[in-house]
Parts: sequence; C-alpha cells; structure tokens
Amino acid sequence: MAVAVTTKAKRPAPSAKAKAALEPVRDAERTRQALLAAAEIEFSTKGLAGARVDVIAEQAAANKRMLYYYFGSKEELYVAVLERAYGAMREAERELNLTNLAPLEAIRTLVEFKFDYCQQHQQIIALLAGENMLGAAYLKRSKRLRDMNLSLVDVIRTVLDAGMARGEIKPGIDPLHLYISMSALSYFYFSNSATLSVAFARQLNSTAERVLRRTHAVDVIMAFVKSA
Amino acid sequence: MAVAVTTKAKRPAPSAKAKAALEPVRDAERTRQALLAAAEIEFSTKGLAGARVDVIAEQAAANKRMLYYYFGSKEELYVAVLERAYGAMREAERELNLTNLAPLEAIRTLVEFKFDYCQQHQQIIALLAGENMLGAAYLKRSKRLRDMNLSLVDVIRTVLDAGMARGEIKPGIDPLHLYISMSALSYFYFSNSATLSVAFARQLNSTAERVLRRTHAVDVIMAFVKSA
Amino acid sequence: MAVAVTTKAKRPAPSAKAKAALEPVRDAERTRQALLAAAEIEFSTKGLAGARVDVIAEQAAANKRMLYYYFGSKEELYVAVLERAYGAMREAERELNLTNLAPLEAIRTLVEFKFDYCQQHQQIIALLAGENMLGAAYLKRSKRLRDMNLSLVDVIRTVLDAGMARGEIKPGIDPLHLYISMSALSYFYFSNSATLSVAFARQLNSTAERVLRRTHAVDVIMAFVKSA
Amino acid sequence: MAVAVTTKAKRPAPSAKAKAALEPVRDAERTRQALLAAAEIEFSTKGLAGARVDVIAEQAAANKRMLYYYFGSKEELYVAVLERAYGAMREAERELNLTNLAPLEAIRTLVEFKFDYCQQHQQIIALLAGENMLGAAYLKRSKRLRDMNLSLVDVIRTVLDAGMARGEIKPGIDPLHLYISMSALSYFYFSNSATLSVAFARQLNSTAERVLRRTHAVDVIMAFVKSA
DNA sequence: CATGAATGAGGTTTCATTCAT
DNA sequence: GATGAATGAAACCTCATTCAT
Repeated sequence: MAVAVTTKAKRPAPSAKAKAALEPVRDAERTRQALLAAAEIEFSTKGLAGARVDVIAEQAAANKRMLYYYFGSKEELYVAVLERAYGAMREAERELNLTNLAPLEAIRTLVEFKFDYCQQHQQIIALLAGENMLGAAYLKRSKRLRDMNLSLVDVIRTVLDAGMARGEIKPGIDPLHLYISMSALSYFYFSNSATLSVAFARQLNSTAERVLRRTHAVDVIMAFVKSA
Repeated sequence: MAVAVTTKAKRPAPSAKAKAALEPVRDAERTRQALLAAAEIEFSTKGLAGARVDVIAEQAAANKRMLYYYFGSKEELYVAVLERAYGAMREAERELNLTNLAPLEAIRTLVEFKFDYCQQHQQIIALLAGENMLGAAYLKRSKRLRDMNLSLVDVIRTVLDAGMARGEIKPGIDPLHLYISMSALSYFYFSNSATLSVAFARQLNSTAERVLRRTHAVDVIMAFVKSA
Repeated sequence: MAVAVTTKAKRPAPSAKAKAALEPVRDAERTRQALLAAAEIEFSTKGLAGARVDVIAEQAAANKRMLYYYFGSKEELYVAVLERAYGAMREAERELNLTNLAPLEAIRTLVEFKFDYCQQHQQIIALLAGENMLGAAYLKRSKRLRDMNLSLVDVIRTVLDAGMARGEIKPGIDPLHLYISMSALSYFYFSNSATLSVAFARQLNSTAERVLRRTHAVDVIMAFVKSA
Repeated sequence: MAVAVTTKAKRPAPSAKAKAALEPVRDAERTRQALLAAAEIEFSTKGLAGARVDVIAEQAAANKRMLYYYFGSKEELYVAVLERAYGAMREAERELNLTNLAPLEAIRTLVEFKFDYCQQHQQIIALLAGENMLGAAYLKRSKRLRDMNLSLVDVIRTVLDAGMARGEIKPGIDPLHLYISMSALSYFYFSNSATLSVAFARQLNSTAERVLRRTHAVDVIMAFVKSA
C-alpha cells in the first residue's frame, strides 16, 4: 500500500520529451519496486519457504527472469524486502522527535505510534514473525540491517529521566523492556489476531475492537510508568 | 524377518503370546509419538512450507511411509501437532484453578504462568507464529481446536469482579484484552527475541534477562489492574 | 557396451522365488547402473555442460528423480562416470602382466592394448577430452581417482631395464614419456578422427584404416625402443 | 552522447571530419576482434555448451548485443572462432616451405613446428578437443573450413620420396599416418596434460618437462623414418 | 508394521536471444 | 554502433507422495 504510493511519488509523470532525456533507466527502478512490493506481500503471507517466485513475478507484472536480474535469488530478494520494511520502520521511529514532548506525552505518543504503525504495516509483522521463526538468520546476514542501531531506546531513557525529574514517572524502569512491552501490546494483537479470533470466537480485526485495543494499550503503559 | 528382530530388541523379550497381542500397539504409539515430536520441532523451526517430511521421518527414526500411514499427509500431521500443542496449553490453563486465589494473587499467578509456559514451550510460540501467518487456516479447519473454547476469559472476568468488589482492582477492565496483554508481554519477548537481540545487540535469551523480563511483565500488569 | 554386459553378468537370472528372497535391493543396482551407462554416453558425446539430465534419465528408462536419489547432482553423477571409466581403464592396465613377457614383446603388447582399449572404449576418450578442457577439475576432486596411482610406469621402467640388459632396447628412454607416446599414437587417432576425417577428406574410422593405424603405431614405438 | 565521448577517449582526437568517416569502421573491427579473442578463450576453456555469451561480451568489454550484431548467434561466433584458429594453423603449416630442406631436416622441422605450435596455441587444442566431441559438426558445416584442404600431406609425401631416393628414409611410410603421429606426439601431451599430471603426480606443464617432451617427440619420429 | 525404490508435479535458476532507446 | 532491460524456453533440482515387497 504505502509502498505503491512511495513508488509513484518518485516519478512526477514527465512529458514524453523529458522522459527520453532524463530517464536512462527505462523502467528499471519501476520494475525493481514492483518486484519488491509483490515480494513483500508474498513473503509476508507465505513465509520465505512458502513464497513462490512465479507468483511474485506475476504480481509484479514482470518476467520471472527480472527477479534474478535485479536480486540474484529468492533469498536475496527476501533480504531486500526485509531491509526495506525494517529500515522504513526504524526510519519512522527516528522521525518521531519524542524529546520535544512532555515526558508522559512522549510515552503516550510512542505507544500510539507503535499501534498505528502495526496496523498500517501488517506485512512487516508477518515478515518479522517469519524471520524470527528462522532465528533471524537473514537479518543477521544483512550488514545494512545489523547496522540500523535502535537509538530509540536512548530516546526512551531520556524521556524517562525527564519524567522522573518532574516526578511524573516512577523510577527504576528499564527503557529496553519498556520498549519491548510497548511493542508487544500492539504487535501481538495484530500478529496473533487470526488465532485469537478463532480461539475466542470474537472478530478481533473489527474497527471497534481496534479502537478498544489502542486505548487499552495506552492505558496499560501509562498506568505502569506513572509515579504512584 | 530382520524387522521383527530389530523391534524385539527394543525391550525385555516378553512371552511370545503377549508379544503378538500387545507389542504392535505400543510400538505403534511410540512411533506416532516420535513422529509428532519430530514434527513439532521441524514445523516450529521451519514452518509448514519449510518443513521437510524426510527430515521429520529421519528425526523420528521412523520410515517416511509410517508418517503417511499414521497421519495421512504432511498437512494432517501439521494439524495433529497443532492440536496437541494447543490442546496442552489450554489444558494447562484450565488446571490453574485461579478462582481459589485472592484476586490480585490470581492475576499475578496467571501472568507468571504465561511467562513460564512460553519459556518452557517455545516451539508452540513458533508454531502459532506460523499458523498466524497462514491466517489460522488450519486451526480453523480443526474441529477439535475450534471446540476448545477459552473459558479462561470467564475465569478472568470472575477474578476481576471479585477484585473490584474488594476494591483492589479498578473497574472497566475488558477481561479479553487483559488476557491478550498478559499473553503479549511474555509471548512477544520470546517470539521476537531473535530479531530483538540483533536489533539491540543485547542477548535477550540469557537467564538474567529472563528474570528481568518476568518481573517486568508482572509489574506492568499489576500496575494496570490495581485500583488507584 | 561393455558396461551393459558387465551389469547383466551380475545377476544370473534368478527364479521368481529366489528373487523375492535374495534381492533386498529391488532394482536399485540395476537402476544405478542404467543411469551410469546412459550418463557415460551423454557426457562423452556432449560434455558435462552440454549433457542433459533429462536425456540421461530417459535413456536409462529411469525417473529423473532417481538420478538425484542415487548421485545427488549432475556433477556428482559425472564424477561417478569418470571414476568408473577411469578406474576400469587402470584396472585393465594393471591386469596386463607385462613383466611375464619378453621386453620387446611387452612393449608391443602394451601398444596394441592401448590401441584396442581406445577403440573399444571411445567414450572414455571423449570423457577425458572433456575433463581435460576443464583442467581435470573433477578428476582432481575425486579422492578415488587421485588415489589410483599409475604403477604402469614402474612396470614400463622394469621392462625397459630388462630389454637394455638384453641389448634389445636402447638406453636413455624415459618410461613416462614412452607411456605418453604409446597413448598418444592411439588416443589422438580416435579422439581427433572427426576433424581429421574432414580435414583430409578421408574416412579414418573405417576398418581398413584402423588396421593400418594399429600397425603404424606399433611400428613407430618399436622403431624407437629398439637398440640400433 | 556518452558513448561518443568514451570512444573518442581511446585514441588521439582526430579531426571532427575524419572521425565521422573513419572511426566507426576501425572501432567496429576492434570490437569484432575483441569478441573473437574473448570467445576463443571462453570456448576453449568451457566448450561450446559451457561457454557463456555474457562472459564473452564482458571479457571483450563489449555489449552482448554487439555479439549478435556481428556474429548472429553463439554458434556462428563459435564457428568464426574455429575458422580463425584453424585457418591460422593451416596457414602456418603452409608457410613452412619444407621442400627447401633436406628430407630428414624437413621431418625434424615439422615435428618441432607441431610441438611449438601446440605450445603456443593451446586454446586451439582445447577448441579441437571440443569440436571432436561434437563429431566435428561445426567444422563440417563451415564451407571455409572444409575448403582448407591439407596439402601438407602432399608435401610430406614429397619429402618422404626424396628421402627414400637418397636412402635416408625407409620406404613404405604412409604420409597421412606419419602426419597424424607427428601431431599426436605433441598434441596429446598438451591436450591431456591436466589429467596426466594428476594421474602421475608429476607436473607435466613445467618448462623442464616440455624440453624433455619436445626432444622425445623428435626422437620417436626420427627413429621411425630413418632407414635401418 | 516397516522399508527402500520410485514418481510426477512443480520449484528455483539459467540461458541465449531480442526489444526499445 | 551501442546499451540496459526484458523475455520465454528450458535447465537443474526438490518435494510430497505412493508402490512393491
């Protein structure tokens, strides 16, 4: 979804003339992006092993050969998808500028952001689920991904300290585990909604349920961080 | 035949008569269980699509044909694994007898139970992750699994009501979402430990880290349910 | 040709009953041999790169899957073919017992043997030609082949020494280069008969021509070794 | 365009006019030759089937499209390579002027020439080996190659007759088979040096070994032709 | 109940070749 | 003359499954 938009945004429909002059790539980039987008869907719904190269090519309206032309192999395409999705998530986190907000406001914002990002990028959740099943083998392999250090934890630490100084946030909170909890409350809801819905015979994907969940997640975290 | 000899060798030679009557049954069950155990590992580490029938048979020290003899197909074996793992988890939850405890104690117990169960059965987490990627297609298909209704939510509701009556637990908590949060705080930590460890360059699987996490999970939930 | 004979020789048409009892292999060995035989033809006429796995399977009246079942990969099958052909050649050389003959007789016998073996196993010539184009990469890789040390050179040395002692053979002949020359005179005639026939517009494969060549090869070597 | 710039850079900037007229032709020929050279290496090391069009183009620093532009197809390029190499060899033989030499000197010269040519053009040996595996199919197909009749045999016949007349060369030698033997003694040594080196655990490519071989080849042939 | 051999459908990958610029 | 992108056929290989014993 967001991917297609991003891609489109890159080429502001050039005139026929301009195109001839400025576009040395024919449609290389477009094809690449189409393959990535199709692959993201395929990998996130079927996993690395279950994904089919033919399906990806077909969905990208590209030739199967192109997939190898641009990415080398199914696995390398998978890594490319992972890198892009993971990188985008990190990038989004980095752009939050939480330190500009009041501490409690920053915490609330982050929880809501996590929830919204999960909702808007459910493929990433599935992608990560698959990657975790494989022991993060491909994430480890990718230099680009390993290097994306999560400075967000530092930001959280700063926020917690500021809140403590103000007496609004209780002391002794581990910023990493707080981050994990904030992620967990949203991620798990989306990642396991299928089995949960069956188990509880309650449609957890509904809009009403989501509103409920978002509020709940915020409440849980806020109750935890506030000083008594 | 050589086959019979091999089989016999496995345990103290019983009388010829007893052997004819009892042995095949027990060995059959043993083979079945070996296949299930091997399959659980294979499916939970590779997913349904990535799992290999040959590997399962080999790991079970059984013949591939037996797999089909007992389970019919790879998918049916997968469902059997799922049913067993999921059923066991439900069974464990049912045996908790939370209503015998004081409300806050019951909540704490449940959170700790969730954490401990996740830790002790990490294959189930991976299994569920895979199943969720597939939209819970097989869980839906299994009559046995659909019928395992989660009465635990009712138990939680009862506990919450009792706590409210005592003034120990704040009102307005949705028992289902509380259950999801309790699960999430432990499940996510285990299910995503591989990618989280890479992302934060911090070994989240260590014993020290686990102790930390368990306490943290309890703290988060307790802070949330307690009346202000 | 010889291959098929060898294979057949291994199973003296058992009665239906005996077969059931004695053959635990179903047709494993037969299938393996059929694949090897078909592969030898395919590899020797098309080379490793040009050979087609499908063709080999079809010619062996086997399923393509069996090829991988027994040999693992096209390359490993190629090595198996090479090992068998090369090993057989060495074995044949080893069985010559040249030291029992008078020196000059031994030399003549060896030249004639080389010629006859080349004629009877022209696939090996083509196989070796292909392998040499690849820099003997696979021959080097095969432990079995590397270990087949050519003691024949030692035999030749012994023969030359005996001949010198008798005054029948001239001194100073390098046994290795003599062996290479004996091989060359026959090998080259067969290995290059296709291009030579075109170049000289003379059908070098004819029986008449072969008789001529055999005599010629013997004459050249005998003239060389005899003391003046 | 960038292309023109690159091209220009290759040599001393000619006048604009001259450039338009002369450059394309010369560069065309240069590209053609680069492709032929790269193809010779590729075909001689991998064979027709194993050779890769991409590799040839890349090694020639040319575009793959050019390969098709100039040669039409991989096979036609192969034939072009074969024609060039084979033609050059024949041409070299033709320029020997053996009839100007004394008979025995002529024979010796030819053997040495064969050896030296093999050593200096080992790609041709590999090329011919590949072509022979294919039954000389492409050599047959090429009109140019078929027409290069090997008049050398006639020269040899003349030399032999002259030698016989002088009483220096023994009678009854078939000039074609003598030619084949002279070729064989050198060709086989080079064509099979890879497998021979492995088989005898002796590095046959060394300079010392080559000197030995050259002398040996001459000795063998001279011993054969000389009248007793 | 158990096993090794066999199979066909389908998966990933490679290749020579051509198109559009 | 030259180039990067694109293609379809076919190559090698894998997999779940079944047969014959």
